[in-house]
Amino acid sequence: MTRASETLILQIKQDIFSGALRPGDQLEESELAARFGVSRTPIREAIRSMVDCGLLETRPRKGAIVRKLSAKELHDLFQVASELEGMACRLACETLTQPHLEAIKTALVSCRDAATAQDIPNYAQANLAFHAAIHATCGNSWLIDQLQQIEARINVYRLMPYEVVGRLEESMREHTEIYNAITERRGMDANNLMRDHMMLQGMRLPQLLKALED
Amino acid sequence: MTRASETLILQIKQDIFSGALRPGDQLEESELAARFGVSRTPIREAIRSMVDCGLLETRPRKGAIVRKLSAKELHDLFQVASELEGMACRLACETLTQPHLEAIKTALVSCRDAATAQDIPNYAQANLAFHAAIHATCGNSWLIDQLQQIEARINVYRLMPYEVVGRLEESMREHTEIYNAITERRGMDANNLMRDHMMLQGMRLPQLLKALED
DNA sequence: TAGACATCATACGGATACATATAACAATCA
DNA sequence: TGATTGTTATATGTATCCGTATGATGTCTA
Repeated sequence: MTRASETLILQIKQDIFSGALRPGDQLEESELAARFGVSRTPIREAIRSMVDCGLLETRPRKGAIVRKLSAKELHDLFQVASELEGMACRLACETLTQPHLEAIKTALVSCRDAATAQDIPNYAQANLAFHAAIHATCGNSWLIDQLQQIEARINVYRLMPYEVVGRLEESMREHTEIYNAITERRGMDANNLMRDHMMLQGMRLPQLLKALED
Repeated sequence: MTRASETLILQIKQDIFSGALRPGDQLEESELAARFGVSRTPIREAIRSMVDCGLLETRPRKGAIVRKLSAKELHDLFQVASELEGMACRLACETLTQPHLEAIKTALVSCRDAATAQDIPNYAQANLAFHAAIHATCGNSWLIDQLQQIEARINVYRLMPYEVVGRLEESMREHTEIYNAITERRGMDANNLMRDHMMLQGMRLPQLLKALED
């Protein structure tokens, strides 16, 4: 038998990523306990865990709320994400194998298909897959963990960042350049291209924040 | 009134960093509860939190142990730490102010004093202060958080990494180079110098691991 | 004597019970 | 009428209790 709190974490994260729970929303332990049919104990374990992940925050005697990032904090987060994504590309150039390359190319093709179809939700998903394929190649499991954690925190705010006109094609071109750099094992080029690519996304964050205030 | 688990986390971390608890050691909830004069509930909160930080690990029904990193995992950790430390230096070059510079210089002087005195414990402490002074300068609070978390995890294994003959002076020279690069705001140089400096430390890890097996 | 199975002790995961701080609301006084 | 203080409701923080899985010990059999 597995721990109940593990399941609860997934459920609550789902609520956050889907937008059912939004930054600033309160989480009541008793209510969650009733909803999921468990006692408060595993609920508290789950909340504690998500606090440590940075997804929630608590004030003593005031309970947990979905963490709300300021523009500055979101910028800082993106900056670190950009650095680590770039690092993953650089390392990937060293540990690249044929199967890895195939996986990255497959993801890139999915991106292209979604881009030509102007299918934003599919592009977002293919985009994640493209990045994930590179992560899987880099060979540093701690780096992969970090990237996943950061991704989870950014995902809260990643509601349609591609809606900016033309950004989709631009993003696609950058992906292709990154892919080429990795294929040719130009580590530092891949590093810098990916970092710039990510920071461009990060620059859209004021719009993201504004979108949350509706 | 503050949460009891917060205090407990600090206490237990202290035990880990001081070496009283070593990688692989078991933590018994009842025993800890008795020792700290609280019930198992806050103990469990503290353990859960430290699991999420990566300091402990748990197996269902088997309790928590101090996490033991493999050579590969420790290498991966150092690699990410090196990247982020380098990043902090690069950013510090952009946000540098006079007070920051003074603080870094003060820490550097402490390092030099300890180095000339061949005082290893003091050098270790001054070394941490040097890095911390740079962190404080970089302006990215999320990056600072990450570096502190990683430092905590590395600290478990950082028992006398300077005992290698000559490494102390070598480390000192590298610090000086980094300091000069920051002073002259050569961001990329500072970045790369710090990254190499950190990775050199990381290369000692096989010795560290061996030192733990006594 | 060695191995396998059964019994039992122990400690974790979860449920429930209790204490207390916070905040909202109301009542009284200036 | 407004502000301050007292009361109360509610939810968090902690303690305790229970079920059960795990691993150890002991016995029985081949």
